[in-house]
Amino acid sequence: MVKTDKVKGFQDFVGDEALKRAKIMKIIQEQFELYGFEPAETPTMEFEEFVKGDNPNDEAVRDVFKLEDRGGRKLALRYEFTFQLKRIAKNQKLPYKRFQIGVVFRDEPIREGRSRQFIQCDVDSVGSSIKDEAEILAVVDGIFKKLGISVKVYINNRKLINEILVSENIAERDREQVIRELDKLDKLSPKEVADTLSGHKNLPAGNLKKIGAEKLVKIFTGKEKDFVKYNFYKEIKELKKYCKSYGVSVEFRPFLARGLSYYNGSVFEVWSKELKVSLAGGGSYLVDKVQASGIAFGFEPINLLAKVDGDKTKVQIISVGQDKEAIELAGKLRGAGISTILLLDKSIGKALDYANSKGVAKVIFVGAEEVKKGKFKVKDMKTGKEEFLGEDKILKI
RNA sequence: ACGGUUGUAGUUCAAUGGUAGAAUGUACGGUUGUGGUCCGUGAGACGCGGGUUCGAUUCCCGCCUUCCGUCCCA
Repeated sequence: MVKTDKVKGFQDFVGDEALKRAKIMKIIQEQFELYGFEPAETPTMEFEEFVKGDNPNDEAVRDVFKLEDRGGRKLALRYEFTFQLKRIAKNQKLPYKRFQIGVVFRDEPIREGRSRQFIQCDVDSVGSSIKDEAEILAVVDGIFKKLGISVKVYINNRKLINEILVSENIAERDREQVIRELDKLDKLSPKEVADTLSGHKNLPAGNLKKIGAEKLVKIFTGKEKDFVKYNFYKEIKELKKYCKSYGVSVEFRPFLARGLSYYNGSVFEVWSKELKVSLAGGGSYLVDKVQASGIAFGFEPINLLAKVDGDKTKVQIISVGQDKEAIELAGKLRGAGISTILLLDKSIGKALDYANSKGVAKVIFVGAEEVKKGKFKVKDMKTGKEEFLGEDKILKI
């Protein structure tokens, strides 16, 4: 027997589950298009070097899924979409607003809501300003609203963080690690973070004494009004102002950093109020020296939280020995945009059973009686009611 | 990646050192113009490889897979 096992961390989706997923993807895609973002498709496989990017020392690079082809080329599966923007954003009229929904791969440990192949949704604007960032937050906030997921949108700014670190005399080579630790304030207590920071093994300059660490943590967990004195708070102010115009409520979270080192301005994170996890994250960064901003969200946690049902087929036609007429009627319904299942070979009992299992709302009988009358018997599968309807009425089902 | 854990029909579960039962789903029939009820019949499984044994689905080892932790996370 041929082995049909799944590879670790890969899954099949069928039936109702697949319908729900397709529906969610449709909602997301339509929302992106409403805001004028255009779709893009890129290869799932790239050269390993390209996938790893400019920061090959980044710890996360070890999660890249590696492959080799017959020509001995070192390849890897994409683990996100942003790095491919470098290629596709060339020669595009700015701002280049694109979205992408597709599978990405990470060779990492799996756990609930996390596999090695998963769908990610990315929306980016290349050639952007803070005003565009507000629009990106609006498009994403709208998606969560449409999916019935209640979220909290947090914002911060990397320039502001940096300004504070400079004013606190944190050596440049220590800043990245310090930022990474501060980012953990969403899960750890201020004391835990301060303890980790003082005497951290990854701080080359090592000048962060206990007092300094505690002071730093205190600053970053402070009230918003205490940040007004910093120059780059103005960017927070502007982003908030435009978010308000777009009708998006955001909250300033000074220690929010997002792990990625390439962010150079605003950073954002969307939190699930229900699960207390990050659902989406993004910020502003450079694509070949052009300012860009974007946000990405994983499909799987959203699928867990979304309160939507997949679209069922609306109508099922049963041919009772009148295949030609049944096919014609199905053609008309489909032409009118009504999704239709056509069953030519099943007995009526089996066909109704089939309609039940597929959740079809209405069943239309096409038999000798109907053909003679020029009207078709339409059965409502919920109520069991039947009535004869002409074609014009049927097309308005 | 590490530590533990799991693996029997599509799915959920049994039993057993002498090659396996059910429920549900599925196919067909009772019911070639009426379903979500019932009845009957059929198909359908011991993750893979090695070892111990007269004989292994059962015991042992390795791999794979499952789930839970830890590390890491763009």
